[in-house]
Amino acid sequence: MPPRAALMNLLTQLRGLFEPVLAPHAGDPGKLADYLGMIRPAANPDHGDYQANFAMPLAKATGKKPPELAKEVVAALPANDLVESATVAGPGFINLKLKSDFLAAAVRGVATDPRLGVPPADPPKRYVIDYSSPNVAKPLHVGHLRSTIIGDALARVLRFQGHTVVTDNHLGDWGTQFGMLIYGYRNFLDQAAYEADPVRELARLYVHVRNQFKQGDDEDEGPTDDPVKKACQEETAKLHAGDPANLALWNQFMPHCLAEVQAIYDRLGILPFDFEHGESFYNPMLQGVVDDLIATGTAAVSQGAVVVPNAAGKVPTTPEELKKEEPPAIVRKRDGAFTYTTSDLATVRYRVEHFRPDAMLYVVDFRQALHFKTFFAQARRMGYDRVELTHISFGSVLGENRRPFATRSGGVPELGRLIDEAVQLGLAKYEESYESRKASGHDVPDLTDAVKRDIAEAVGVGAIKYGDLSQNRTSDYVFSYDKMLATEGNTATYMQYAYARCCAIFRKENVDPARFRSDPPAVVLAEPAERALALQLLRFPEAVDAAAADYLPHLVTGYLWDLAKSYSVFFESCPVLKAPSPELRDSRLLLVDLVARVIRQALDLLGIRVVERM
RNA sequence: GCGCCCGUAGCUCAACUGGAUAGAGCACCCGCCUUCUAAGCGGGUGGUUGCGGGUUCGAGUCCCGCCGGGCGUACCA
Repeated sequence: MPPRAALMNLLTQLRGLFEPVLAPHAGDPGKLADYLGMIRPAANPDHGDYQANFAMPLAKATGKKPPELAKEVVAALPANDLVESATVAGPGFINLKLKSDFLAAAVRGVATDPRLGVPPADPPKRYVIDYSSPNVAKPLHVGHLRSTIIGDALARVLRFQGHTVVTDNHLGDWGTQFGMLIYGYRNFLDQAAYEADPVRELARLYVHVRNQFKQGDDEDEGPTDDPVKKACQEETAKLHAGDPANLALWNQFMPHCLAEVQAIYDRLGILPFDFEHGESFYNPMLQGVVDDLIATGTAAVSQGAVVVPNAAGKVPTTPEELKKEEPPAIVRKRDGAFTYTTSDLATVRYRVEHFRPDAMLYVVDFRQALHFKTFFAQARRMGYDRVELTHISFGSVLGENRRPFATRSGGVPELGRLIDEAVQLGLAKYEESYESRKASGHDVPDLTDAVKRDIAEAVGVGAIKYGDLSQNRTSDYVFSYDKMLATEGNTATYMQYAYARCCAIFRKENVDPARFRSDPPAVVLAEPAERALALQLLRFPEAVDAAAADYLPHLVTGYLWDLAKSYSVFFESCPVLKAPSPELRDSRLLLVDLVARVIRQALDLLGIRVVERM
């Protein structure tokens, strides 16, 4: 058994060390937690490994001088085997350097831990995550990318922490798009093509019908003078009214539509959803939701529609109010149809009853912020006020021209094509790199075409996902193959390459890594690069915690970048197989194995594959 | 009109939510392959954090006002 301490993250341990010393100064426990929170990784490595910034505010609260208080606290720290030095600097910063022996022992402990030092969540919570949510009647496009991969990454991170996560894909399976498919099927079907490849033919029909719409018109509901669009809306209305023929077609189409979406999910490495309860699933419940809202007096009739109040609890009616106030949310339109607010309210009720979650996360782009604000407020009014409701908002994917990403012809790029392109470029990169490395006499593995294609797939798909996940999700980002497929910098390729270099060491002399996990040798941290790498390895739990706490996957990529850089430095300066002594060789092999495991695990949290050779 | 978000190096982005001298990558310049993959490593140039006030020991971060941009503003989702 590794020492218990090794399974806690470094920050937690440091805070634990300061807690008893700080408690008498801090006053109430809430403040204490704030002050402990001011212990953090050093911003500048010259200042040590960690730094504590609580002395300034604490001194202010107690009327002391910050440096003196800092010195007092340092002097009162209990004896421990963790901190090498704690020095007071500047206006009262405490710079902390950890003992190398401690780091070495901790790394050795982590080596035996399948969780790589990440403590199980305590207590574990139940999450429902709603993401991807495509219209299944048409091909996935770039607009679905972020929700899908951010949601998938969050599900992976929270599950890895030990939480229970229910993933639910709120499919758009009941909208106008199905009227379009039905209309297309009735009027433009190529029967032979449909029998041969129904998915492809349905996709063709969708595009074909879409192209019949007048220029500039969209698929939205609402009055139209476009005859084709009108016909599609009528087919949709018949479907919703329960028309047997249309319903039969819908049932016939659905498996094919789902298969098409699933093919993309498979390629992107998206975990299977626990549920795919789409609009059609909630449709029967909508009337009941509205009835209840009316019965309880929460809903009001306004301008012929049934509405619920805005987040401020008001239903603006006069022109002045309408100008200033946020609008109410419509739960039943004048024409009797329900809206996505109705559906979302039904969904909350269903999920609370069936899953009993502590939190529900909606991974949806930022433009729907107002909808979620209004809808969450209403859900709380309905008594769902003990469940965390969070809109995991994200920015737009832009083209190189900083406008919403589009194809040259102006259309919305299909996801499948984007992946194809990235994979093809990934393959070209590989060939290029292979040639240049070979020309310089490097020991590049010769690979079969099948293996190369596999590498290209991992690199290409990884590039798209990492390129996205490495951005702060709240900001827009520019979709650029050049940037995401770069071999330098904070990219998937760099991480995958670092992983492959780890594998190469073990492969070279056919070393079995099992021993480093079950019966780890002593770890020696003599070189600066070894120490820095060990510290980085031990920070993995911090990164996972931080990413989960604010639902920010880019904190995992930031960590990976630091780790992989540390490894590259180590790789350059510390021979492993030809280490100066057998002890050092063993120690370094352990480090390399652990680096490989952490990189693989961290990439897995992002849903990105590794390959053994590149 | 009102509301939300954004503005950081030539470009693309960080900055652990108020901490020390604002960091990376690309691009540009210089250097490193008879030792495990050079898709690598080291060094250098580059900043009035849109502008102006304020809050305080300390502001890219918080507050106010401008300028510029994106998005949203009841019957699409």
